[in-house]
Amino acid sequence: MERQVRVRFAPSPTGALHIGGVRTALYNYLFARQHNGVMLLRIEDTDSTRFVPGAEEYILEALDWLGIEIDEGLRAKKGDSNLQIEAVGSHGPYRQSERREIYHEYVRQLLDSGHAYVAFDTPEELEAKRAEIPNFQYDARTRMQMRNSLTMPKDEVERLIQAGEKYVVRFLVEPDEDVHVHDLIRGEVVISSNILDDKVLYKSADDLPTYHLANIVDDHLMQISHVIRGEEWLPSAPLHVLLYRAFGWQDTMPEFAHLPLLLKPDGNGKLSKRDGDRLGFPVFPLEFHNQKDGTVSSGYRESGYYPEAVINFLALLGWHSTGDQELYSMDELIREFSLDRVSKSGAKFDFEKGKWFNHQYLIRKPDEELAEQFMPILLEHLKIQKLEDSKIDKSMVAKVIGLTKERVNFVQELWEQVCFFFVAPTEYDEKSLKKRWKDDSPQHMREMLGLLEAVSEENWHKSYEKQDENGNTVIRWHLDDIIMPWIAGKEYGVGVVMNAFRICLVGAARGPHIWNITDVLGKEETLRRVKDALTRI
RNA sequence: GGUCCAUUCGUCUAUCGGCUAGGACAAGAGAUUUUCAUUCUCUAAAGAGGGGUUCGACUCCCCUAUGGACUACCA
Repeated sequence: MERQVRVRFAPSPTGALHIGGVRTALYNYLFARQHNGVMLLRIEDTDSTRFVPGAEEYILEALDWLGIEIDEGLRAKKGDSNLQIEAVGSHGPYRQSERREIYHEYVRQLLDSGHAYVAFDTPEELEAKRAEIPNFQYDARTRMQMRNSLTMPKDEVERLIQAGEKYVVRFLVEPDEDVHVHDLIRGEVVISSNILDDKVLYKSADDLPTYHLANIVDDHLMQISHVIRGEEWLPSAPLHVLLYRAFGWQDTMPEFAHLPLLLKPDGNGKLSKRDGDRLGFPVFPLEFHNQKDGTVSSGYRESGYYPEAVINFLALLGWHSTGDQELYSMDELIREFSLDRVSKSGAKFDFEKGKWFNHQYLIRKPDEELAEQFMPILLEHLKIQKLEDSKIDKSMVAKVIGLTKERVNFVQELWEQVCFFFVAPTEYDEKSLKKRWKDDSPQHMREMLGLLEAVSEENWHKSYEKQDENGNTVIRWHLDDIIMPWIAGKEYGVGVVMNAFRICLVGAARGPHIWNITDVLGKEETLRRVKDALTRI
């Protein structure tokens, strides 16, 4: 019988959720959904010294924003604008700091079965030892020279514990054994137990277990079927296998899959927070204000990325299907994803491609939706408090966005593309003038003004479909029928006249098709801009 | 230093022994356009090196090199 797929994402609340962590969460989620399994979220806060307030909320909010849904454990409460955390499921509590008693019980079990022992060596003593002996390791070769329950009489150990002496619990690793770890991505990994040290399982410093112990106990108790985590855990996977065995849980031990790392875009090494600052891209999903050290980190959401784009981008960083498809919805990813198609080597983080993904999602959005998103930015630029106070019409905003969205990667970039629709030019781009404003241009504009004056309000906006010489259907504007014959008759150059006209309306040689501009501006505004330009240039 | 993992265009990757090595991002060129863009077309760009196995190797094996991770009372 196949056992139910239960995977977990288990971040530490030590700061903002790193983008690599987001990808780990995503792969877990895709795997869970594909197998109709359960996606569980557990908080691994066994390091009390590194806890950062707000990190837990941040993680849940980020996953919520990205559409990575949590079935069990801690998650963001739905339908609440202020983030509320709720715990669902019967395997709780889902914060390791709230599971102390559980760990005590299992540490006891290991101690009683002889798989672990008590050690009194202080951090200072260990540090001295490491300084003294190169490559010192607390293991089978050295443990008998240390201060622990293996080397001290039982009553002495008892006495020290009673006296309140600080101690840790260490895992007893038997030497000379090849430990096999089966990895779904890498296959069989074999490590000699000789290179493993007697890891601390329970810390004296904050009366909490270390990651290794808590992780195994929780994964077992929460019936995790697959552990999908970053490659940085691969070296300690043999230890985890040994731990499952020591508990007698080898039959229900989860499958392992160690994901390749996300690397720096340039140079070498793991992607870090600093790389983002240095190269100008976010490494976190959401902006984060770290209350502990006062730093602010930029986020994908605040930078204008769509969650779908971030998901799509991240999914393809380390995984790819057989075909050439680049754009995937979450549902498609759930259908197509498989762990055996995850690459084995680390992926350099190419944020240029991330922008491209955002562009792809942006141009597919309806103009009305983009207008809605752009409105606050527009009002801010126009220094308007409330939309009702202005003459701005939402359908007009949607229209100009439709004309320009192909040119941008982010909604906030739209302003630069559409600003002249809202604000008449007061100065004129020098380069454009030099190239496009000729001695005859004022004369041309004056004549054109006359022609345009005569066009009725109705005809101003009129256009119709027409076949061009290649048989393609093209849009022809009524204004073409007025202006083109005039240019031809006077033997002016079309480019000369139209570019001068464009400069009057836009202030530079850029923007969408000219009749789209006049259509949006309307007759009155168009004529005013031409007249203004004639007095200024 | 030790252990483990990895290695196809600049980057992300396809190829599950038959390759004229495909796609995408980025780059470059051209075409279209009354502007700027868009769009379209094209170009350049790769199997780390050396040994095997095989009729045949990017694909399998070994060695070397390079890169990465880990090596805490951090996760």
